[in-house]
Amino acid sequence: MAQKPSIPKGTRDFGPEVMVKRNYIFDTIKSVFKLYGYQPIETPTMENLSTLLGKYGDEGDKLLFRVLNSGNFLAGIDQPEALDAVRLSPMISEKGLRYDLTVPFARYVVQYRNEIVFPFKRYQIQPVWRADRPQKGRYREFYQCDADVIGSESLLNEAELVQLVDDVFKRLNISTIVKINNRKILAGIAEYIGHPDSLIPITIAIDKLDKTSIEAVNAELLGQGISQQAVDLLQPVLFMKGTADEKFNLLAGLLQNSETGLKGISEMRLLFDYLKAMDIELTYELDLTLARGLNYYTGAIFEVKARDAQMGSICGGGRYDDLTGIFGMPDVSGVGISFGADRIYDVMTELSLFPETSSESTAVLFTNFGDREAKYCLPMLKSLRESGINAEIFPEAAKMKKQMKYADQKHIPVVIIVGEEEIANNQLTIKWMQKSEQETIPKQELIQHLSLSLEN
RNA sequence: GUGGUUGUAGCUCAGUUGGUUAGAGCACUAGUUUGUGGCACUAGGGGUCGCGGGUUCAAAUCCCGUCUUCCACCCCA
Repeated sequence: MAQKPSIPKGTRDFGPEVMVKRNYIFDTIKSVFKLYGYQPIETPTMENLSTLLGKYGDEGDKLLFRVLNSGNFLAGIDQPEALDAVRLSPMISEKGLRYDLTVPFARYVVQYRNEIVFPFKRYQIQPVWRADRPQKGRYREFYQCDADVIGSESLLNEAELVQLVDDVFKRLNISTIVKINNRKILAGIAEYIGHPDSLIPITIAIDKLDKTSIEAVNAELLGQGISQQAVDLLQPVLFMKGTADEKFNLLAGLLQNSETGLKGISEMRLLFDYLKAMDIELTYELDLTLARGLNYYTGAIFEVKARDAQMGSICGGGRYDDLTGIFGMPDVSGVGISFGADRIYDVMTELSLFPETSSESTAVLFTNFGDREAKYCLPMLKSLRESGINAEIFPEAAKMKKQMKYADQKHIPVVIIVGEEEIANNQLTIKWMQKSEQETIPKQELIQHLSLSLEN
């Protein structure tokens, strides 16, 4: 064979069986989004780099896929070989693949601000790209399923998103835990320990607490220039025990001099009150070690993990107060959640949670013994399809064995066999593949015969 | 970006201290069976051993580079 074709690192092809399962996830999420009043939008695969750069932190900028300019992209550049990659890149590339769906959404909102009715609830299900090294649960191309409310500061939105998460994972039958925290509380803690400017390094360090030891986290903090005294102050906060209310009370005492921190506490108290009233079924908890990497979050932050599978977060989100401000539209607050469809797929595969039956496969196959027989079948094929039964006819007058094998491998449960004899008697033979039984019936009885049996 | 790991038929993998013509199972095609799938038997097709270079009389096997796979770190869905 010649050179084997291949696909880029970290990307995947999806065959029919996988797509049926993936669609089950997408359809479930989409139906819940609609149920909560979110409306669909799509944005382009490519954005201008000016839209994307600087929104995800330094690390995020490194992970952006950049698109080379079209045409002679070196035109007008003197001695390009003398420039390093950092200098050259902006000269030859002005577009990039989208890194998430939130930033393009913020851009969209600013651009169409006069046409949008606020608060705007939108959902968006599209692939995103990150030039990461692939590993377990990590791909370079993956789908995010986002729901965001923009133009409303109410904590009711946060509460509703948690309820939505509850709804989605209940339908997918995944047992999850939702961790909730608030960037304002984290900011308050940073103030409390005397390092208000080190919020990001502090949160990144303590976010690792569930993966590594407290010693390692403390070592990282000291390495980031946090004083020993501050690290000592941080310890009781990290290991705060009790119910959410008890934690809030303790925090309120510690953060009494931080206006931001107190604001965060009161936000969280209200959110937890709402959640109580909503009768959420899944487990949710205040987790002060939850940080989340994206820099644009300013209030509540969420992360969802599957309880029975070893996998990073399968869903995450939070509130961002000024994402549109970067694009020239200040003071518009939004909050959103993003489901990682590919990780959800991996979790469901690991736990065997996919339902066995699917509405996306063929239920009935007509065999084909020649033109005359095929023409006899075509009206029946049409009426089956009109009744909503997935049906197909084998397109060639191939050997019986081949057609049966086709049905077998496609897991088609019913095969209709029509030959000279059936045509002469205005009949058809219906074969049930699983039971390996067959019967010959008048052809006009096909549909009722099928619907009776398919129900059982 | 750092460290490790993997690559042989469509798929899963054997292949000895370098040594004839690189194998197996599954899958595929045809037949045993001209109107019956799964099971069995028979026969057949299919490989520049990831790619490039080096060592050697001789390389799937040893060395270097590169791409890819998977895993960990960084970071994240």
